Parts: sequence; C-alpha cells; structure tokens
Amino acid sequence: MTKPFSVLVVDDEKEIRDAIEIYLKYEGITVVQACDGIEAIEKLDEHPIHLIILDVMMPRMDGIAATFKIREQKNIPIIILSAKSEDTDKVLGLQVGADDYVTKPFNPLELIARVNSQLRRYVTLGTYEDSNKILNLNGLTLDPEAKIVEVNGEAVKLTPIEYRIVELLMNHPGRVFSIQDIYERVWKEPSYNAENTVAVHIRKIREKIEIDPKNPRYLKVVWGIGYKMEK
Amino acid sequence: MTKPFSVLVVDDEKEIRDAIEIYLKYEGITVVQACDGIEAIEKLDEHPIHLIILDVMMPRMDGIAATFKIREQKNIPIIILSAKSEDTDKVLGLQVGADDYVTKPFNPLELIARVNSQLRRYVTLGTYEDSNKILNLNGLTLDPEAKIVEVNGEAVKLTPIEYRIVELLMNHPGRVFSIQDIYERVWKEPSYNAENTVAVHIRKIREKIEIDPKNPRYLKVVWGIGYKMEK
DNA sequence: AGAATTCTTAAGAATTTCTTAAGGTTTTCA
DNA sequence: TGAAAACCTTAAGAAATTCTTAAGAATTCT
Repeated sequence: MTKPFSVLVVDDEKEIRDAIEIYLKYEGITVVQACDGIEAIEKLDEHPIHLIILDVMMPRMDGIAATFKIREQKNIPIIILSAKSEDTDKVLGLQVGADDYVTKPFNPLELIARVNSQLRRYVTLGTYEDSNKILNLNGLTLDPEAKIVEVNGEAVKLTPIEYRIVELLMNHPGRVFSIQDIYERVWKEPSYNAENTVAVHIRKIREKIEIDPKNPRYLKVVWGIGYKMEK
Repeated sequence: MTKPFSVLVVDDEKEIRDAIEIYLKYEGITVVQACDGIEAIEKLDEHPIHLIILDVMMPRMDGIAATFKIREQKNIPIIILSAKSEDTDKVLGLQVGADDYVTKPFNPLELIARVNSQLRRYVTLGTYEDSNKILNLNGLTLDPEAKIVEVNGEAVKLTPIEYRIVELLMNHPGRVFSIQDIYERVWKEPSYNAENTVAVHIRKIREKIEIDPKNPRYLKVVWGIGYKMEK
C-alpha cells in the first residue's frame, strides 16, 4: 500500500539512513535522505516533505537549527533520534521543538509506529475544522464523528469504504470526481484497473441511500467524467 | 490579529513558558505566566483567564491541586503538558480533570491548534461543560471524581485501563474511536501490534457493563472503523 | 507469595471487499 | 443514421479483513 507521504531522514551515518529507508518504504512511505542540516534544507525545497526524522548528534548543528526554522514555517512534525548517552541538555533543548523522540538503539517497528502516529495526527489536525461538522444535503445527512449516514432521518448502514466515498462526495457537493480521483482519495493509492471496483461500491451505496437506485437523487453519474453528489 | 483571550501558562521552566508565550502571542493571544500553583492562583485572581496550560511535573503538587479546584469554580479549560517518561498513574489522576493533554516534547503548532480548539469550544458552548460532571447515558453512569461506573444504579468494578476506555468513550457519546485512537489516548503511546489488546479489553468491559454482552447496548462496534458508546 | 491485572496467542465467526462477467446505455464518427 | 466503441450498471461468489472469544502467560500490585 502506498501512502501519500514522504519523510526526510537526516543522519550522518549512511547505514542508519538506509535501514530507516527500508522500513519506511515497506510501509509505502517515500523516503528522502540527507546527511546533514545543510543538505536537509535543500531537500526540503526540492521535495514535498511531510515529516522529518533527525539525528541530534551530528557534526553540523547550524544546519539542524536551520531545519527547525523551516519547520516553523512549514509545520512539519519532527521525530528526534538520540543516543541514551548524549548530553541531556542539548537534547532537551531540541526536544522543545520536536514532536516525538526515539532513543538509539531503536526498535524499527516502534519508529514506524511513531512515524505513522505523527502523520495521522498531522493530517487530522489539518483537516480538523470541517471534518467534524455534520453535513446535510436535501435530507441526506452525514455525521463524521459518529460515522453515521441518514436518509430523511433514517440511519443507513454503510461499510467503511462506502462511508468514505460518501464522505468525499458530500464534502464537495456538486463537484464531479473521476473514478480515479475517488479511488486515489479513498484508497490512498494509485488506481490501476480499479474502475470497476469503484463502480461496484457506487452501486452498493445507491442501493442503500437512494429511494430508487435506478433514478438516483443524490449520487449522480456524469457521463464520461465521474460521479458527484447532487447539491 | 488579536484575540480576546488570555492563557495562563504554568510551568517551572522559564524557557518552556517563554517558548509557549512566543507562539501564543503570535496567534494574538495574551499570555500570563506562573511558575507554580501558588503563583497561578494569584494570577487567576488578578487577570481574566480563559484557559490554563499546566505542566504536571512540577515540584509543588499542592498548588496544582488548588489550581484544579479553582478551575472547577471558574469553568476554565485546562490543557496538560506531560513527559512520556512520567509516572502514568500520577499523570492520569490529573488528566481526569483536564480537557486535553500534550506530551513533551511537543510541536508548538500542535499546542496552538489544541489551544484554539479549546477556546473555540469554550466560546461556542457558552457555558463550558465541566469534565468532572457525572456522565449518564441510558442508565450507564460514570462519576469522574469517584471513578465509579454504575449500570442502572449498580456499581461495576472496572480495572484502571477499563475505566479509562469507558471514560474516553463516554466523554464523546456517539463518536467512533478507532482501535489506534483508543490505544494512543489511553496508553499515551503509538500503537503497534496492539489491536487485539484493545479488543480484549473491550470484551472484558462488555462482560461487566452489558446485560447481554453478545448484543451490547452501550459499547457498540462500528465495523472496520472502531468502537463507540451509544448516545 | 498470592491475587489482580494486563498482554499474547490463536481459532472460528462475521463482515467487507474484490473480481469476474454479462447486459444495458450513451457517445462517437463513418 | 446506424453501427461500433466507450462507459456504466448489476449480480454473485471467492478472497481478504476484521471482530469475538477463550485460555493461559507475563506482569504488577498487595
């Protein structure tokens, strides 16, 4: 499963960078490497980075400071790597600006869990505002907190994928999403031979939310383009 | 952009207070500092405070307890700062009265997001819902102060973890929490390989609070998404 | 040391998701 | 205009995932 995230790994030891890269790639996360702070800044400009893993014990501290500056502007979570033996004060100072830390030697699974946790939090915080509001369109209601969809007051039981499709469309009433759009935004991976998969789910959704699935009132097709939720 | 809010930051470390102040000021929020609970009480009398950010790990615990008492009267939201390494139970006790918490090291922007979120809620709700109030849902009762759960008036004995899960769910009736959400909010660390751990606790809770655990009335599953407490 | 709590493992049940395939509808363009 | 191509709908069953439950091991508390 590919995730739409890329992580910048900053460490002066190549073996560590490579090891982390292997584990993150296995998670479907793109990895960009940098061996010091200076290089990290360049990479941050070149690539869209969603999280930084940073070894505190590197020769060139100025680069690290600069990295932090950039984070302030870009709001990217930072996970710090540090050895237990390291100077506590120095590490502590850095930690004030960090989101999480892992001490070396570290369990790769734990690092991955923390990376995922940060990415999740980062994403949900970003979309926090509108993702909690109850949506309503002509009697079709969606409650993002309770994950409940209702048609004219009657609860409808949707599966997770069905729910996510409805949520996507209802968040942008009237906007047409191609099948690829839908697949990529719901499954969070590139669509390949997935046209019919989406179509089948559309059908199932109609079966549940439409009074007359053959003449849908809410979930309409736009021929040759995609689907949309009627405004 | 100036906001009509002032926040009291209580921490014994000056650098942390200053760092927080810088970020909040940038948001247009007024900041009042206090280095311990005693001082916090004075400041609460002197200034109109709308929210408190409180470090749990401070030398003088009595002052903190007093701060909480004041909050109870004044209905001010509290966000707790805690280090991961800290004694979980001690932190937990405090958190019961808190509205949100952030673990150190923290991302300043995340702290700001949570501050804004609390202030928003505080304003929109008008009268802030006290998290020490006894919760009641269809005969299921939770008393956060006494840490007692009752089903139709009959006390149920929950273990600490069980209690925290029930409390989390009851604080947000109807809202669905994924297993990862639950793990991270109850255990306060990222979850990996913890899916079944939570599931087992859910089962134990049902055994205790449900009349018919196979057809739960309170603690419901939302397939593929998580669990929730029925509204 | 004994009791209570928490975690791990594993097997089976329930539910969801995907694939395949056939038939219908709309568009294209000869 | 009419036939071909592209696109959409529908159905059914296989595959995969998720949930429940139980039992016992490991850990923590008293």
